[in-house]
Amino acid sequence: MLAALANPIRLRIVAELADGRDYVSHLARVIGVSRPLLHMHLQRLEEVGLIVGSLELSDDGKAMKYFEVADFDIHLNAAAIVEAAQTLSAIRENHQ
Amino acid sequence: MLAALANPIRLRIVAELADGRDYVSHLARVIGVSRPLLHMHLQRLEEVGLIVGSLELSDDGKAMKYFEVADFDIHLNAAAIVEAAQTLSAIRENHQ
DNA sequence: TTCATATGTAAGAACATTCTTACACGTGAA
DNA sequence: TTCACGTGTAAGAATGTTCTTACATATGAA
Repeated sequence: MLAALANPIRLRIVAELADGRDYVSHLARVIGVSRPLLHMHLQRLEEVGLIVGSLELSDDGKAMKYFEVADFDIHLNAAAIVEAAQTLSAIRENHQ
Repeated sequence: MLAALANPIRLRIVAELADGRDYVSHLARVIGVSRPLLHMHLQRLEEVGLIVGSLELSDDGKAMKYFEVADFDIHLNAAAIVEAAQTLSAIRENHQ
């Protein structure tokens, strides 16, 4: 999740969506990046649950994918990182 | 700062130092990474102020660099990211 | 002097991420 | 049919990050 936030474009996306939901093509124009690139970034943000997308049909029948920010409030301090580090070891072990 | 934390080894380093200060070579043995690699990771963590290092002389005259975690408690939520995104634009402008 | 300890850094390989370009598909309106 | 809009994905270039290897320096003890 920290990796997902460690990118200026993805921060910008979350900031933009915090101001209200939006669909992919429009968001790409607002932020000023290509649609395929935005698609990739949205995917990374959705994977970790920071945003949520839903495919909807507009009035004129077009498929539109709307994204909105999920509710989150993470407290980042030394104790939280000790926990996170333990989780990482556990993940490593599970993958063996 | 998010980028600095978005790495398993660096999380491990902060977790290890949260348990008490340590010097580079010993920390490298404890974590199980090469010293030059650890040096790089420590540098990235220190750059963003998550850890602090101080060069000291041991009793037997050897130069030892001790690191310890800095105090930090960041609340990561949508509002915080809106702020961070604005900061990024400001940085971009300053660099022109 | 030689060994074991500590420090730092530089160069290039290996790997991961980011970004562009090009393709595919579908709808409604001109 | 053609155009303008929406969706998604795949391949390769460009860029960044991570990691190893090799070097240089310094101290105390054998």
